Amino acid sequence: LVLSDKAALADPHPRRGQAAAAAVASPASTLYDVAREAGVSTATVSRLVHGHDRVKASTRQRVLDVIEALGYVPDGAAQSLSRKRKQVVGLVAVASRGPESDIEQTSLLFVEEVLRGVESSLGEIGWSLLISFVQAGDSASQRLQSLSGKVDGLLIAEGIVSSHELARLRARLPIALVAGSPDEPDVDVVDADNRSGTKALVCHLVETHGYRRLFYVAGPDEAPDAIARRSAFNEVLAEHRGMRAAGYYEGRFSAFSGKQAAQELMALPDRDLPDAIICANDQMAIGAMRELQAGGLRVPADIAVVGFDDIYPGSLIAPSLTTVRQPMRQLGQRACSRLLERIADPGLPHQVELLPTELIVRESCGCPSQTVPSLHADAGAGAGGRRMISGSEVGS
Amino acid sequence: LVLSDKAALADPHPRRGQAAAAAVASPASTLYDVAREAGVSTATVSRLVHGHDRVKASTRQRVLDVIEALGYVPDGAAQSLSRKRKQVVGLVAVASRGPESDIEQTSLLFVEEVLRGVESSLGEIGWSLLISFVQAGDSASQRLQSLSGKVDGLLIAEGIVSSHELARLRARLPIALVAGSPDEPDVDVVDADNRSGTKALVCHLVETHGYRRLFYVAGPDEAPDAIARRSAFNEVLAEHRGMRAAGYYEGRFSAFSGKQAAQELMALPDRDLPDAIICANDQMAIGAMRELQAGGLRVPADIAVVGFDDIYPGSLIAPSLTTVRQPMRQLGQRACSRLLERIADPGLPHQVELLPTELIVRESCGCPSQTVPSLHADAGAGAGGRRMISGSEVGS
DNA sequence: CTGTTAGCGCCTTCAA
DNA sequence: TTGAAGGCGCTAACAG
Repeated sequence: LVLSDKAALADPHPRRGQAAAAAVASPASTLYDVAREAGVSTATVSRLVHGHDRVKASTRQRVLDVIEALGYVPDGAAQSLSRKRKQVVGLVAVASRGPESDIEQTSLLFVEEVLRGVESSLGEIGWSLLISFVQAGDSASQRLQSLSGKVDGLLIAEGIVSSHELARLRARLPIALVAGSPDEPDVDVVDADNRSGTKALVCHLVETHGYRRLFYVAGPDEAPDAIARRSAFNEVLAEHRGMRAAGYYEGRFSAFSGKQAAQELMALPDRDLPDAIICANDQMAIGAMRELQAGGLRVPADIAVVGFDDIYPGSLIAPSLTTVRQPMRQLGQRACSRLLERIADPGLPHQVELLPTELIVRESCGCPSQTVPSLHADAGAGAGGRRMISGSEVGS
Repeated sequence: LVLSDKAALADPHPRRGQAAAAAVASPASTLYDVAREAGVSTATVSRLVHGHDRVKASTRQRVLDVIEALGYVPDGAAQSLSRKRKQVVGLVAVASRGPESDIEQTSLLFVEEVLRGVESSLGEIGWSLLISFVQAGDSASQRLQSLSGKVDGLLIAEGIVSSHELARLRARLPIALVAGSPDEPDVDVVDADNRSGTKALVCHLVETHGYRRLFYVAGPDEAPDAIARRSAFNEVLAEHRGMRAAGYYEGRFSAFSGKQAAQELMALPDRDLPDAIICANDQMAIGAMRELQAGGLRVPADIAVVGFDDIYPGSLIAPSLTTVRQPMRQLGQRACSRLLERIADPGLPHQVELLPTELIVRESCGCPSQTVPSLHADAGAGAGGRRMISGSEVGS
């Protein structure tokens, strides 16, 4: 196949004259270039590019050759404009919840996993993912607006966007919340069943181990899951006669917070320690555990510590961390498909969907250590630990 | 401000007639809508939206009000098409290097950090990040092509794209490699200085600890950094008279690989153990260390183990892991600004830029344990450990 | 089966 | 300071 010099050819399409004249460093070729070289109309090329069948075989091959030779790839912006669909969804996630967690790479795992889930769902249908990290503080209204102009729908993680801002966005495009507040009106929400998870965990401490004095290290108030977990904790307490919390500490989901909580605890007058510390996430549990150990306490002999999330380091430390796993990847996938459904049909009723969590019993709660933790390639609870699914539900 | 009913108005712009007629569920408003409501031309609105000064104050306010009332946000696709610039860059990263690492959430940290670096650089100038994960195996040619039509430039991480594919892409748009092969022609490459890092680490083992029998657990051959690290290891050996490797194992950067390496080692006839195991990344080091311990060996007393990357769990396990840190976030930032420079001026000469790494000395190499590891909010080496910067360089 | 032709929504000279 | 109008590259009727 011999291609004529683009710039030297008479341009049959007047609108292309300018571009052809400016042919330096071969600007990416367009549909017109292909059509011209192949001697067909742009419509034909367009059809071919999209695998349309009704094309004569001879024509087809010729056009395909030209496309290959020119290295033609359709321009996404033009496609979006023409189709009135960008085939892109945006994901808004937390950059960090405060200065201290800046250096705690682990906090990123939640978002990272959700991200993977979303991307894989999107990839299957040829859509793309635009991502934007927002500081827990700023309103970031600017960036969100501009983002909203580049996507067909928005996934928002961990309630990082204010209700007010959410309302504005909702008016422009479909939105789904991942681990966001289930109370937010007029948006879809997909979340882990924090309540069941927490209850399973706390019940284990109370019923299996007989712990009575429970100290709770909560997450920040802005985080919807922090709230859900805390209130579930209180529920369990209320359900067991005569039990009350040994105390609360409000952390920021960082290991540093956990450390502070532990310090505060150990500074109590007569070191009147609780039986167990329940942390709203693993990060804090790890921070607390290390601090307790540094202070000479034995975990779980002197005091038990448990977390939530089941992050990887939790299975590595000694004692290994008892926790609750949430299906992060799946959260991303479910939220994504919900969003896609809504993009396809904006009239759909809004839903809140809770995915089941799983109690991961390891050593830090006081249970005997398991058989040698495996690093096998099987899916599941990762390094050792008993697994128990807690309930899920789909509601209104 | 009172807005007239869009659908009921006579439409002054003939091309909009159709859309106005179909006015159900208020389709997002356009520049025309704003212009019409404000009684000005679209040019004026466009200028205003972009903060253009030369606009009469009275007009300005009126238009701004309409924009607010209509909730107008410019359509990204149309902007891109018109400006011939999408203000989006793509990031291509590994989904996983094989089935086993699927469940090892930690492997994600490298990409995750790079991602953050890139996104923050981009955010500052109002650009967006499109991300795509690719399986280590597939060519993913399809997805890459389509991606390339949606962005102004591409960042490719960890040499996940073949040289061949790279050549095709390079012809269409600017490309920068993050932790890619420094030998790749005609692309910018930003990488950690794996060579200096490895050498600093191995020299520490040899010179400080006097270890002579070193076993190396390498990463997969497709990974450029795995190659760089392994050859740096060999260099050090060559530089010390009479030293030779006690053996090699080629892993896949997963903890499971590390475990297998350790098993193989322990299965040797007379358990003729090396003095130290150098792993090409922390994941494998952790896997190996746990397996050795499970086999009754003491680390580092019986055998030292070191890694590379400085992932979070490495500072948590016992003994804490001696390793080399690479500035992942910075890698992302540097690669990003390089790419942006090239997008602005495609004529720029290509460069390879190596960022300095840092030796993090902890316990697993045999050094005495540090003072109580801190969880303080300071930047730097994280939980405990001495820090030493190894060289950097900018070449070709 | 293939070509023609309006737009998609915005930006950007060029005039006024 | 403002308006008019021609693209940007592609898609999708609608004809032929």
